[in-house]
Amino acid sequence: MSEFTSKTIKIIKAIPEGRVATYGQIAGLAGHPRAPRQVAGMLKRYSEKYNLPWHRVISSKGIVSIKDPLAKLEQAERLREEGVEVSTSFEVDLKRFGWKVDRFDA
DNA sequence: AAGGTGACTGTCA
DNA sequence: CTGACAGCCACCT
Repeated sequence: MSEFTSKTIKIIKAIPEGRVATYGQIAGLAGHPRAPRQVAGMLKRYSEKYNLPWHRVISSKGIVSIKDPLAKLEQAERLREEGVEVSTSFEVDLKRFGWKVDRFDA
């Protein structure tokens, strides 16, 4: 597994409860600011294997942008359970619930 | 091994 | 505000 992959996994696991991070943000912290799509792809493939809090990752627009409608619902529900406000249109206020981190300390 | 793909993103109209 | 476009790049087939 590439360093990018392992780093990304660590970072995702480091997302605090009640907070959300964006794909681009994670990619950036992992050292590949231009690979948010890989982050997304990874969640899909490794979220279960590595027990990742995939539900805490959303798009930079602050909306849940997962393809699978069912998982989308689940994600919104999980977030609400952590205290994150998710609107009926799956919007999250990044100003308030965004994960603030300047750089990731591995 | 070569090519396709996506849970993205910033920019422009 | 919405929508279209084009980079982007690791992973899968």
